[in-house]
Amino acid sequence: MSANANSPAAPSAGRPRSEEAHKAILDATLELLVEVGFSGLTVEGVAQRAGVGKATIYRRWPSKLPLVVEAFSQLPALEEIDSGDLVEDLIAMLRSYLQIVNQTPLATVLPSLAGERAHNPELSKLFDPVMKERRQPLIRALERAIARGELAPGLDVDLAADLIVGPIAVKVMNGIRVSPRSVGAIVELALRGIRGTDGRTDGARAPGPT
Amino acid sequence: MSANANSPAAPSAGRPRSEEAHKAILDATLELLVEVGFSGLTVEGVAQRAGVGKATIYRRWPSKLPLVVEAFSQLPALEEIDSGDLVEDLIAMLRSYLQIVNQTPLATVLPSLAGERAHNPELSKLFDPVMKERRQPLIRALERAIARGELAPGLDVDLAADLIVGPIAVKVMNGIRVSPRSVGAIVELALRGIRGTDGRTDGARAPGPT
Amino acid sequence: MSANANSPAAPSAGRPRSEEAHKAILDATLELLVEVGFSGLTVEGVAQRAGVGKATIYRRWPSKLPLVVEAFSQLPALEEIDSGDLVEDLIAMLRSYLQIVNQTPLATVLPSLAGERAHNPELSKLFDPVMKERRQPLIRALERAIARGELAPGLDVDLAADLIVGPIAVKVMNGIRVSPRSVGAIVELALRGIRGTDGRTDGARAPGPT
Amino acid sequence: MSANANSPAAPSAGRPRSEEAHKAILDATLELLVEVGFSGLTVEGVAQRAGVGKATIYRRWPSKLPLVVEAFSQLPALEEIDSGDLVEDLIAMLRSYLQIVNQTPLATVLPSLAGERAHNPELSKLFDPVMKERRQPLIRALERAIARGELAPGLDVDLAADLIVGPIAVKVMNGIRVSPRSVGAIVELALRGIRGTDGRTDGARAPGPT
DNA sequence: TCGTAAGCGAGACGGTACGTCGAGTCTTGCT
DNA sequence: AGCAAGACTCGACGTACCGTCTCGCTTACGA
Repeated sequence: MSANANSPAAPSAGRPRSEEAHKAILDATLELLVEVGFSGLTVEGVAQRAGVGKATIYRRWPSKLPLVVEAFSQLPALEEIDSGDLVEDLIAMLRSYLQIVNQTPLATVLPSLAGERAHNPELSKLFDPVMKERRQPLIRALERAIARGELAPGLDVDLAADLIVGPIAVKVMNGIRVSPRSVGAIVELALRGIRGTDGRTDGARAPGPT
Repeated sequence: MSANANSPAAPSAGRPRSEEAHKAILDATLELLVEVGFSGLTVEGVAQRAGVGKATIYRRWPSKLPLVVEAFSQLPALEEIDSGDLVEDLIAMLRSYLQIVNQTPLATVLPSLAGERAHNPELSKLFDPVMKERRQPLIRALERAIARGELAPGLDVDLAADLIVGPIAVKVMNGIRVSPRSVGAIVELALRGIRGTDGRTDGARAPGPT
Repeated sequence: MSANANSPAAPSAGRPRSEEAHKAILDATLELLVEVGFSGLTVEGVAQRAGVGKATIYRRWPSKLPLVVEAFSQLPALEEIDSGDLVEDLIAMLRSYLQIVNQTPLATVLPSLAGERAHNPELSKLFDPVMKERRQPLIRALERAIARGELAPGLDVDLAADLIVGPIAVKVMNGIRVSPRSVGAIVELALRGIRGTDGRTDGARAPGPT
Repeated sequence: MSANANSPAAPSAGRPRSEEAHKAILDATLELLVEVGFSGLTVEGVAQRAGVGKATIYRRWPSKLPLVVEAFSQLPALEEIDSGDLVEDLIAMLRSYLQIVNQTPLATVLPSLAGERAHNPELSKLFDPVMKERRQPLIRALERAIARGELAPGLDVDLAADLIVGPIAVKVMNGIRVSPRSVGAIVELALRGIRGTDGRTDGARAPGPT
């Protein structure tokens, strides 16, 4: 087939799928996630709220999980910020992110999906890339810092990201509201650990593999 | 005193509840959590597996959530270890804990329950104390270190605990298996952040509380 | 065995069964039959109403059917009346009986039990003798009339009884209230049929048996 | 008129209800009535036998009673017979009817429904018209006889019908098989009562209303 | 007089059916 | 074709009773 991947363009017969319906469904999904939570969410409810037939939903998503994943992936992620200074970047990114977390179903949906992952390989396949993508701004900020010499070249950026994000994630998961103002202390602590002693980057002794 | 404060309750009429059934239910619940996950768990399935009537379950737990919480809280938590050295304590505790995590439904159940918390205040009431209790060994290890002078007296132990546990939790939630051998690096990094700049215990310059 | 079949009297050890409980159970059964009907009657409900444990009921009756049969058989039946005149006997008996029917759950219970009979041989064994006994006053009144020469000697009394009782039974079953005043007409018609053509007792031309 | 009065209703959106399922449900209901009786009949069993979901049953009938009524009302009733002679009509009708009674769950179901009537007004509303309709052939035969002069014009046809049907009904209810050959005697007796003395129609002195 | 066997109210036990709800599929007529 | 609507089969929900089984107790008999 000559068809380009970007424009499958299936000129297709019949009536084209309604973009309107698509959006209405995703919106309704997010609304309901906020209102009734993940386990209380029903496809029937989504269809009703979106003013759409159930079949229209199943035509697009094979089950409610991918639907929720797609709705979820519409939520704002970490905002890419590049001020030239790592600490500033991190603090700004996490502050704006926390505001989002505190206002959207993110904190609710994420653990549910994570819990489902283990027993649902298909979900895992959809969900993992989304999660990976979401932390990229953080990863890139760390990589810029390495490039600038602020951090040691051999640094395990993934571990570093976890060290920064971990405390916040744990608190959020446990239902402890995290004030945006407290990110300063967290970032400071995490960076101190990452940087190694007294600010000298000491990649050689950086933590080993996963 | 003839009436003991601990069991003032009615010695109660009627047949007493069966301890045997109670245990069978919790065991079946854990087994099924491993096999089908939280959302795939049905009360009907638990009853069948436990060889018990559904009513016997509902007589004890109002819904599947508190049931899962109780089953969950039976899982081993952090083992209390006191070697006299903080690093050794932490590494030993986390290593043994990770082995448990990798062998039980812990990693599956926890996020599901956490996700439900937000929309279910009753669950929250049951679940939060359980979670709090579970990290106590970690908290106590930190407090012992403070008492020994290994850590600064003004340290925010909760934040410190999150810094240690966070990276592991994040990885587990994302389905990344964490090898027990990698805890050394994590603890090292976290402690470096907690201790202050150069590994010297220097509470005076330790970060302030949240 | 010396033991008499009628009073095996099991001298019995242990506490004797409570007559009080027995009566309370039967009373509660009748009350509930009136209130919720046969199919709505539950043993649990009877136990509660009677202030009795379920086991106390099952110790006496193997299931709710025999219980209902016994409660039912406590209801007043046809009153034995012997005025010396057949018509008078029948009218008086049926009138008093209809008053009972209109005031007790008889009209409700009887069809339910009858319906159960077909698929429940045990019930049948208990119920049939009760039903047979209940029509005896009617049968005896007819037999007295034969003895007096009022009716033909060869008369099929069972059929005759059905002819008299039938119309009333059918109306009651269909929920049509039968006024005691209308029994005169029914008896008159039935007897006219039974007696033969012209009201003269003429057994010779009476219809043969089934 | 474009909109027919009989089906003015919405041609309705959505998938229409399946006639196939409807029939399968009614058939299964009758089968099970024969096998396990009315009180042994469960909606679950009907659904299974009919190869249908329970919801499909509850979508059509609010409970098992109306379902049974509808199934019941499908059973053959009295066959309309008009030979020009009352006795012949009655005998033929009752004979054919008895054959049906002896071969279908009629004798079982009817008393159960009748017993339920008293405590269930909704059932009563459904059931009474059905019962009324079922005796119409008998009523009409009597009315034809009146028109022909065979019976007195003032005759209470309802009472007459009860007089004919009553004895049979009572026997059937009591589990006594009624042979089709015995209807001759019953009809003869009943008619003799109805006709009044020696065959002369004597409407003037016919029994009064209920 | 005292033990012991049975009865007692209470209520938990393993089950089965209830009537409801949602999942995911299928079938209408309309666009 | 896609669409909204809504019926379809299936299976879990949480409840109510079934008939059985402990409990701790009361009651009356017979040793």
